[in-house]
Amino acid sequence: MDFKEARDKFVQTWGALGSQWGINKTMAQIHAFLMVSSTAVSMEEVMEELKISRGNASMNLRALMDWGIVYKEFKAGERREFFTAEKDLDELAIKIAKERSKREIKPALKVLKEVSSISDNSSAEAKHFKEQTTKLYDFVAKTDTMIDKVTEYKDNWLTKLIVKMMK
Amino acid sequence: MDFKEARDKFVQTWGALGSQWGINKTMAQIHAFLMVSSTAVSMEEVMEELKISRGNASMNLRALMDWGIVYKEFKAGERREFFTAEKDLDELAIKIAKERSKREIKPALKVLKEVSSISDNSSAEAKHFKEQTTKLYDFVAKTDTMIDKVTEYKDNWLTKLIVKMMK
DNA sequence: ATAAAGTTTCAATTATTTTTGAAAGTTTAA
DNA sequence: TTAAACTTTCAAAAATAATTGAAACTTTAT
Repeated sequence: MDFKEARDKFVQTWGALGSQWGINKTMAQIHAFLMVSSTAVSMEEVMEELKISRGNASMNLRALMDWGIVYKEFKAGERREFFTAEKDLDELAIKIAKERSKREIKPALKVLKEVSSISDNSSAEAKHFKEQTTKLYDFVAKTDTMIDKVTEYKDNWLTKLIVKMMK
Repeated sequence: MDFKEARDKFVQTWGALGSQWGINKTMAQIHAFLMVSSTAVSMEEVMEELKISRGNASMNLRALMDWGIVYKEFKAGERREFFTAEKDLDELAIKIAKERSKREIKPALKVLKEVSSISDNSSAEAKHFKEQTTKLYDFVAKTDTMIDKVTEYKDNWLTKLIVKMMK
């Protein structure tokens, strides 16, 4: 397997993995491609390598920038824009975690709080519902807080936590 | 908001959240519905409450059982099958984590190992590719191992410490 | 001010995923 | 056995999501 085959395989695999996690295939593929590129890459090149349209490239590059994991770069004497991916994996994980928390977990928590606060207490079903959704709220909130803490202390989050614990 | 409205809202929200994480909407909805049901529920009832077809109910209940988070229950003197969801949230999280690791992360690791092992060293691009995919392999493997440990020893001192810390 | 080089937008198309429904299959009771 | 009660399967249809491509827009150089 030569370099280009390997790169293609990596890009395809990353794309498929993205799909399974609710990230569109092209977005994941572009990210994969930029991750393993040693230099900043133009939109033109992304389109060519991934065999996608200009519109698709533009929209997904924008989405990746909104997530904060791809950056625009400007080259002296060049009109075109170039793109690079966040290559520090800890930083990448943190940004993804924070973004998903903001976009998906926080709104879900809001609903959980809302539905667990109904006053209906008339039936056993209703009581069980309140109990279960309250537990779920607590669990999700706890997990979300943990993500916050871990991403805050990124490098040695565990060590810092333990040290803090001992004081 | 009365109980049925609240339940419906919860089911809808959970379904939408599932979609965003690569789990099909109906599967997430059925799971949500079973989670907040205080008694085991027949396929008939699932179909009715969620307004879905028999085939859809059957396939998604099977999928949930394959994930190990929904169980069949038999009632004395009843021909029909009844279903309940795993209600212990720690147990639920562990099962989901293990299943996703097995289905998605492990295969991805295999590919990462493969593509990072190419012998091509001729270009700077190829060298960078090997370096970056090797880092990625290490990172994903590390994360996956951590999930294994946390889920395996869920009640040991370290986890307890961290959990305590998070409160 | 104009044109060239480039980027963005979005309605229409295409691809993918989910859902249906009816036929086939299974299990149990009589 | 037979048939009633129930479940599973899967090809076709429907719903959803991603992608294209061309027009509109923006920026820069002359």
